Amino acid sequence: MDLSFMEDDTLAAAKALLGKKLTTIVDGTTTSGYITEVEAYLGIHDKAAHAFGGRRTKKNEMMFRDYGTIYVYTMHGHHCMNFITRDQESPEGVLIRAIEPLEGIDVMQERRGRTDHLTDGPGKLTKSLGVKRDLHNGLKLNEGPILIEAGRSPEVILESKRIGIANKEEAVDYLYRFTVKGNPYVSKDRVKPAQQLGWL
DNA sequence: GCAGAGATTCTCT
DNA sequence: GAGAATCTCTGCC
Repeated sequence: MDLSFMEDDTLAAAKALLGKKLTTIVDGTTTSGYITEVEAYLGIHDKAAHAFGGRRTKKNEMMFRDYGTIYVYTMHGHHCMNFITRDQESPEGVLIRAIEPLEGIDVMQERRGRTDHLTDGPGKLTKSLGVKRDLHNGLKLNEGPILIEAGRSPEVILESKRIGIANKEEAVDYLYRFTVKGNPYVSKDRVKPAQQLGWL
């Protein structure tokens, strides 16, 4: 599919990614799901982003690539997958935090070693989909084993604070986390959502 | 060369 | 709700 929707505005791209069908082909096996939860990271001006202030390291090097690049990093022994947006001057991207499983659920269960909670968290979905840093970091979407295509459309998109960045000062309040309202395949909040009551 | 942190997950209380 | 597991990279000695 055309990825140009990721070229200009990272927040818009994050919302547009909700509902997209995400497919990986690893070890000859296809696994896929619909994206239900994402977070946007706005690079240089976002204290919670790896590239805040233009910080460029071996780890976040892939954020300085063009839109459509896949950025996989490791932390606490888990992998997290991001889709890079914009251009090499703007190290921004979207963290894929959860998907609704579609194809290859039996393989996901095998990879995860359990039958529930396969893809409702960033480290969980990469494990279920077989995404690994040494295999997939720096690849481009739709040019390799990781693909996105048109999927479903969210009825309502919820905005909330991002997860796991409690010490990032003013950035903790940015509503850069987007979820499909009502979908059970989203990560469990440890922090109360900013708009929990549902008012606009 | 080593301490410490990090966009996490799981288990136990 | 707290704490451990677990891995890579940065920063500082």
